[in-house]
Amino acid sequence: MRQIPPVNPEDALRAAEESDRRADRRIQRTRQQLREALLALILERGYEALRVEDITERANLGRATFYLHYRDKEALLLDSIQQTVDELLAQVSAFAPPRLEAGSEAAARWLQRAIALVFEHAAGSATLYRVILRGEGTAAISRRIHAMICQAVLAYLEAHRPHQMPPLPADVLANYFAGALLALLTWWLENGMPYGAAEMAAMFYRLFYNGVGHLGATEG
Amino acid sequence: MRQIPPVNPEDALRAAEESDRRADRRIQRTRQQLREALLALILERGYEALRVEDITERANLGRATFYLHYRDKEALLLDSIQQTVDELLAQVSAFAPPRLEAGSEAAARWLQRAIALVFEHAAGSATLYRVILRGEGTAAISRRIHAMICQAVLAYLEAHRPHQMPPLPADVLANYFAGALLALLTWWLENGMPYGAAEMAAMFYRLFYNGVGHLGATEG
DNA sequence: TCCAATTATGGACGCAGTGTCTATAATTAT
DNA sequence: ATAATTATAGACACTGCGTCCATAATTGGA
Repeated sequence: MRQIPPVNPEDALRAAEESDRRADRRIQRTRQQLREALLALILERGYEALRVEDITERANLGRATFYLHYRDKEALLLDSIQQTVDELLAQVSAFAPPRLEAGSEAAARWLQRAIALVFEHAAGSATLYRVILRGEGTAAISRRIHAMICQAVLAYLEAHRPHQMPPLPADVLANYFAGALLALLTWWLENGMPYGAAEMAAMFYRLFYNGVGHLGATEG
Repeated sequence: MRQIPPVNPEDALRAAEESDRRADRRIQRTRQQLREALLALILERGYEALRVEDITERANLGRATFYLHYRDKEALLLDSIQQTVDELLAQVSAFAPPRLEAGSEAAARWLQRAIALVFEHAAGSATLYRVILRGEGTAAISRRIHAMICQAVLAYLEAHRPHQMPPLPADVLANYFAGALLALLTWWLENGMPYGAAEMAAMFYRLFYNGVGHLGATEG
């Protein structure tokens, strides 16, 4: 075998699929089948209950083949997730924040659009998002997503509010934001997405910006 | 043996410790030791890595003894958690909300105090809370906590705002609240509780009620 | 087209940890 | 003091993991 499975579970999210670009077709087929089988089975029986053999069976592969590509169940899950996360990150970072006056209406619209992007992308990969947000597999996964969002918020604050924000530590703000967003996202996906992505983004934005005490106000 | 371990993992949280009140002292000692050993070891090595034998070893008990009381690792964890959750629920529900005008200053102070209760209680059982909030063990646990908070919010809304809340479904509001609160709680515990419980409650309340756009305003 | 390289396969292996059972010892409540 | 209950150690079968091997099948490149 040419491809060594990710060694360190901590940065497996980044490591996988590196030298894969020009790889043998069999490799791509095999991994694709494994990823699909995993997601399907997780939604059917849950992650914990799955054996490696269940996955390879569903994927029509020999059990030994699995270990040519992944160290264990978790590595496969991380690989599946990484693809989706990379997708989203590309979309969001392509949507770079313009230099806008903090609190301006334009900034508000931009932020709202960025949040809508997240909801839209989640809708597109609903299965995987549900797996992630449910915390199936290592809980470390959803924690990492949470941390990623926190970091994005902190970067945003750094860029757009170089002055103070006296009554509130940035960490508190970032975690508040990330927790609330992920909770809404989870609820939305688990309940059949009863509203549009833009609607959800608008509701979240209003709650976050105006608070529950000023629900009538629409301005940003 | 006289005591049958919880059968259904779904309602094990409620089932355990029912006929325990007049039980043999050995039973109480044994379970206590098992619970303590579990929590200590989770913080040392993490939940997943623990074998039943590790736990009984730390507790100075025979491995077979474990199965006289719990079906498996998870049942023991659920038992430990249930005790703490019951404690908190008792405290909070004893702190029943008075009939206050929605949006009044008194109502604001009450709500803030109720939230502070949660933070205080978490500080008192920090070890267990960290285990819960990290999602160690079944992720179902933290999901259940989240659901409990949602339900509390919905009940509060039912009681205090029988009229409308037009631009926002109650589910959305409840999940937003629960997600944000748990995120702050988690951050607080994982970072050495750098602020007082009352401070955290105040910050959370301000964010939730006034939003990030009105950070200067202190009134509720 | 054919060849060397790579990957897929099925089966067997040792290993670790689980949950059960038994006979026996220790502790408990009354 | 005694009958009942619980704790214990050890053995047991069982499941699932991760590795290895020889062999078959597929691939990309010359």
